[in-house]
Amino acid sequence: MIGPHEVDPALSEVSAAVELAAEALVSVWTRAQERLTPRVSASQLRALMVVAREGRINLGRLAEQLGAIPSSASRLCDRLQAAGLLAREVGAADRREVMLRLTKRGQELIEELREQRRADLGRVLRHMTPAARFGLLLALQGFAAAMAAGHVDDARRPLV
Amino acid sequence: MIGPHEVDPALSEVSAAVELAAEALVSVWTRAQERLTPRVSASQLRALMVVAREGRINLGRLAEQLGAIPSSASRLCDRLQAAGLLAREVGAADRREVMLRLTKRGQELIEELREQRRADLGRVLRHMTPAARFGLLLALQGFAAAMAAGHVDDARRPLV
DNA sequence: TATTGTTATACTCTATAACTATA
DNA sequence: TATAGTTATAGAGTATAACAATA
Repeated sequence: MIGPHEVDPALSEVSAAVELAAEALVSVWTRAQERLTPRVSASQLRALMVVAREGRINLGRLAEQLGAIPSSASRLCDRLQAAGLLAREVGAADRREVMLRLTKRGQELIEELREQRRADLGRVLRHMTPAARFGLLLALQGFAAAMAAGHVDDARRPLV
Repeated sequence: MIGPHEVDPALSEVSAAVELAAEALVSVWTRAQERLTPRVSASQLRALMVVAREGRINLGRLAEQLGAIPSSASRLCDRLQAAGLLAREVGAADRREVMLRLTKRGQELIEELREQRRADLGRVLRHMTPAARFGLLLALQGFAAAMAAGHVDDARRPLV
């Protein structure tokens, strides 16, 4: 690993090149949401994804993970609930809390999103050789692992 | 290349795995905008990115590339212009057209975004070996090339 | 008194529809 | 008449501030 006081010219150059090359993947990954039924906004979908990942979560933690404030998250939940995608329940341990969970339709929407993404990716990946596809997968998994390693570092020495 | 009537079990499996592994990269790539000064919304930034890529573009084509309608794009341009990031000019050939271009501040903001992204990526990439970093770069460039190849196919046989 | 959410208000984003200017 | 944009209106997303319920 490279310390903060060492210079690595290759790193900054590779970062710049990765930034440019990643745009194609990002565009495919993010555009799947545009063809969902029912149509949900990007904000609503992000909220659903957080709840899907957490399983059960209270409103404050949802807001935190969205980088929003509780009042905004509350409004968002109003509409997701009205759309039948999210359910609010009173907290069992602390009655001040509102526990959120996906409804069946909410779960189905998330699954539809994943299938759309996989189909979109597949339409690109089929133009690559099996070896190149597998190389991409390994590289992305390596990136995810590196990010996890970085987060451990964050706890000891904040990187920002 | 694999035709539409052949079965490739590995492709769908790899697509699913790539979808999962790509999330880490996408999250790093998309979060850079949150720390820009001045703060611009995601919509505004997308519009600026389109204008930055095109150099000069009229309002109708901007709307088209944003997947929005002209009135929405016009409102967006109102605010970008008020923020000093975008300039409107009357079309030279056709006086009905409004040609858009970035101001100096607009260009600086786009550059700031790219630098943020590269810094964010660098903080993850430094936890990978130089060989792994380079492998990621090649894999992403391969994906971008495959997407370009797919778009040529699109012209002959739409994939949706 | 502190914490968890919600509601009141205001500004941004977006679409539909009606409008102006130019071709 | 058709095309390029803008403006009027309305609903969604978000933040600040004030509020209610629970701990």
